[in-house]
Amino acid sequence: MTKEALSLKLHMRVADVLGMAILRGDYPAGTVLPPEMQLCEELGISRTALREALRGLIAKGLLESRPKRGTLVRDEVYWNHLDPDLLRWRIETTDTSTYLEKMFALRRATEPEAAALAARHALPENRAQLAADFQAMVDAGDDDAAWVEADLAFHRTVYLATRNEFFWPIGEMLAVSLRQMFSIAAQGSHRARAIAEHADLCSAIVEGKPDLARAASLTLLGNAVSDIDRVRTEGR
Amino acid sequence: MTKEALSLKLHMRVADVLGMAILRGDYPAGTVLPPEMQLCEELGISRTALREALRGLIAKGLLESRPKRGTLVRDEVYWNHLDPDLLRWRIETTDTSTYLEKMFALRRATEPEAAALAARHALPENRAQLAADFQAMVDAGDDDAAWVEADLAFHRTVYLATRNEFFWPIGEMLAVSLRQMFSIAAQGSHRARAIAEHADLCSAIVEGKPDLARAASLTLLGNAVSDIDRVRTEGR
DNA sequence: TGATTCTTATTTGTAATACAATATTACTTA
DNA sequence: TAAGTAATATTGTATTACAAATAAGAATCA
Repeated sequence: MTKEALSLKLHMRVADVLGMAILRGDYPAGTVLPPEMQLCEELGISRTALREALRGLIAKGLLESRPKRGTLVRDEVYWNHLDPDLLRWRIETTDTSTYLEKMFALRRATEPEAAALAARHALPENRAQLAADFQAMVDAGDDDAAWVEADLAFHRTVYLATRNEFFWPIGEMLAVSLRQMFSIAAQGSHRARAIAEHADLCSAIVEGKPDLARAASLTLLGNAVSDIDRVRTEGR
Repeated sequence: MTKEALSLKLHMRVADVLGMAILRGDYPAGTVLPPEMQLCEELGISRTALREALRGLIAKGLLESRPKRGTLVRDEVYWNHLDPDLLRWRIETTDTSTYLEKMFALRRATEPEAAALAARHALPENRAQLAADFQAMVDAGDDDAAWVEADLAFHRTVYLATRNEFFWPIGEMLAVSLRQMFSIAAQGSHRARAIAEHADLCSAIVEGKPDLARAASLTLLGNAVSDIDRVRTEGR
């Protein structure tokens, strides 16, 4: 068991190793993992640590275990693909270009509707937060890192402002995913246009105009598509 | 620790108890749970079982733990609200009428786009499955249970057929949620219309016509809204 | 006094061992 | 052959002991 990472606790490092192995395809769906005792030896850890790691993977839908039968990998259909850990394991094992496209398809489906819902149901504090996030984008100036963080915060706030908790995991997942994307390709292009678009979306939500918000979100995403393509061609 | 349920394994029953307690609001965000030893006594279980239950809840984003500091409840924003277990705990603790509306808002956002994606990317086996699911709806006749199951399978297949795994957890969650809904209010009304609408959606996807599929999904959902309202007024 | 460092105590984290429960497999028997 | 039964491997639970981390308080120093 190499210490490799900053995930302090042992069982979490073990979960990382096993999770990545599964995501990588080392154990296809239906496969049974090696018996606990054997895995303990291979990894050089106690059964306690291993089992706690397995419980985490089971909770995320990756595994399923029964006495005598063993611990087997469930069909991918049951995995919680929006889980931040899953996403992380995926990023570190599989090819990124394919999943960015899929991620964006989900975003395109949900974000305009989320914007409309936010315009309708957002609390005053949500609207204030959104305005603050937007202001941070403006204030970022030429600081790329600051701009990206503000951008991520802005879109995350949109999902939160729906006050519909079923939208939240999607927003969180997109935040993680987009951060990864931005770290690949440096930003800075079309920033003026981006600010104008975000301004439209922000005011539509703050002023409680659902249809305007949906439309603003759509145009914003429409333009972001080209950025995605740029990432896919340039970066990696 | 009462045996109460059919979840065979102890640590899973414990997870149910704690999960429901958290969902119910017994431990608001930021609260620290009682120390492990104390919880063990209260529940009458070993520390092993308790900790394995906690690892599961941590994996779902509900909890966070550190030495000395204790195990505390995270902000709801980080919970995996699409997780089947979370949904189940929620159904058994909180009021259903509120979340059905939210669930439907998510469905309205994602399903038309999922239908369009399915029409584009579905594998032959996906299309065959969808046709089979539709046929099962037709064959159900007056058998309410069979019809509901076929209906659930149909919509689940739509999400799978997108071949975009980020859509899958949503489809799974909706399946669980809709099953709960149907168990509240008996069905049977407008079945002829429902079959016609599903036929349109099915053929659009099978024949690979994205725009038609999206439109068919939208009309289908538009009519389903009234069913929801019916459920909310009649049932309970 | 105020800030800093050290000590202490509490809580989670990991290990090791033993046994129980369960389901597969193989065997036995009618 | 079929049904039932026993052997066996694997996960599930309990117990104990100790390690590690950190928050809080005590002691120290400027």
